[in-house]
Amino acid sequence: MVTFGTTPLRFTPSTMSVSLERISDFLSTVPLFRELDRAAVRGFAELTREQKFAKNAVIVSEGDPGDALYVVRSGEVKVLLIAEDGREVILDVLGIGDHFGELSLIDGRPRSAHVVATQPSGLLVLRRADFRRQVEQSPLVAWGLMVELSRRLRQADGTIGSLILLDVPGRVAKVLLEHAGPGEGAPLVKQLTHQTISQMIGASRETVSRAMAEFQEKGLISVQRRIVTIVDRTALIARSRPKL
Amino acid sequence: MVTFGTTPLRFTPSTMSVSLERISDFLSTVPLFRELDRAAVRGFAELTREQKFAKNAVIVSEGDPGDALYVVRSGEVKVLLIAEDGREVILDVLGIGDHFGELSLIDGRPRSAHVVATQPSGLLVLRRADFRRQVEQSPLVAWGLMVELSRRLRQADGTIGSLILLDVPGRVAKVLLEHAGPGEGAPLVKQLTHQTISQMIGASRETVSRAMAEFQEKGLISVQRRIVTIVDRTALIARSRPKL
DNA sequence: TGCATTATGTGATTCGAGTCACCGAGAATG
DNA sequence: CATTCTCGGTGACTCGAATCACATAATGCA
Repeated sequence: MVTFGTTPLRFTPSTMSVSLERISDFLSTVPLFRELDRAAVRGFAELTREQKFAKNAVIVSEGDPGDALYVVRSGEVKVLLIAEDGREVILDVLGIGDHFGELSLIDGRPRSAHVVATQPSGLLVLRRADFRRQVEQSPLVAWGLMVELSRRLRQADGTIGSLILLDVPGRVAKVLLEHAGPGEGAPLVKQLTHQTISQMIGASRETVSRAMAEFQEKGLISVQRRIVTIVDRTALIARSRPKL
Repeated sequence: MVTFGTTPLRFTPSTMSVSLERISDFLSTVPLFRELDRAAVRGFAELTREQKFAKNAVIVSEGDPGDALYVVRSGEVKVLLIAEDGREVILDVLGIGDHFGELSLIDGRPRSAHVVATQPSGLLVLRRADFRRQVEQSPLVAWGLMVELSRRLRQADGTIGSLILLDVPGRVAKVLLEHAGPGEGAPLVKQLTHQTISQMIGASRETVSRAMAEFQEKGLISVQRRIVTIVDRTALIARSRPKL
């Protein structure tokens, strides 16, 4: 088994075919395709293959010539950079309905990051040529893609800002808020380990642990069986701002 | 005079009209429009107004409802976040041919950052509705826009990576390399003050100063009359990598 | 169910880099 | 061309956070 840094990686893709109707139904829930009519969605659905990946399987590697777009149908994947010394920076954690790989598709350059399954996952794969043809025929998809890229760019700029302006507890507060469920007192959407959080915000696992202990102690969050719930959203928001 | 943080800001826009031919010629050198034929470029040119801004003039403010795209025709502007405590994070420095403001144009959300002129500048302004109509008519522009957004996203992810993985001297080395002129021994493209560099990489002015002193001492760069030249590119690249 | 992982909690120590406080050198401007 | 500004250089001190070193608690398989 190959290992990159601390994560053991397995290479085990496998292809299977799934009902076209199910795929169409699923795709029409994805923001990127939501504006399209049934026929157009079906057009895309016909071009996909579903590929299954085991936990820790490498889906794409930085530097690869990328020529496919992936939509997460089940499971969870992380997008990450791996430094030469093995340290990992997690740029994003993607769940059902999220997609990745469009950058290489658009500009033809190599993949800019690794993507690894954090759970057994099923991904819909769309090849470059097929995708491009569809996009050229339907401006709606092009627009949707631009909206998605804009969202990510805003998010990335926000991340750069918080890396520079916030201390570690502030950055922890920010990730917690970003992954908060909708209502008051709802638990976080995803289960994030301290390790994962630390790799998302550029901190050590220990410091994240201490920050969360502090938040718990002060009643900002509560943790039960490793499930985090935001108790005092206002205070947490205050903690996620630069100190004056 | 209003001041945000340490930068004194003046609000002094003024509009003038310029020859359509000149504008067309200029626009056709901008990557975003490069693929278009003369007629299409002219279509865009007709929709622009040139606006002049004095040094330190605020062009757009974070939170504004943005409905225009700007192309830098002359001068230089910086894209920045301003924290409540006045600290500034410089996300990008844009020169002639660069453009900004497309995010709000695409997703209709408020401006995500401030843009301030660092030099007296002339900007071509394209209003949202006009731009959108043109984009819908020419898929080439849509594609070009996606290519540009991809480039920025890759750049932003790279920045996040270096903020997390590199120490301050490493990040300084990286900016220097990114602004290096093409040939060996050519000076940097832009004149960056230590202050500016420090705000781009999230460091203090003093630490940047010390890092550059070290680089000079070790013969990696040379500085004459505040103009930086890269002497030993290889060593500088080595310094811009995570240490093992 | 019991053992092997994997995740978390905490102290002690070290260190990179921020902050503060100046200094001198150039540049810009009236 | 003299005087402000702005920019860059450096020492001393402080502090947040990384690191190291274990201890303990959950989890998940076999």
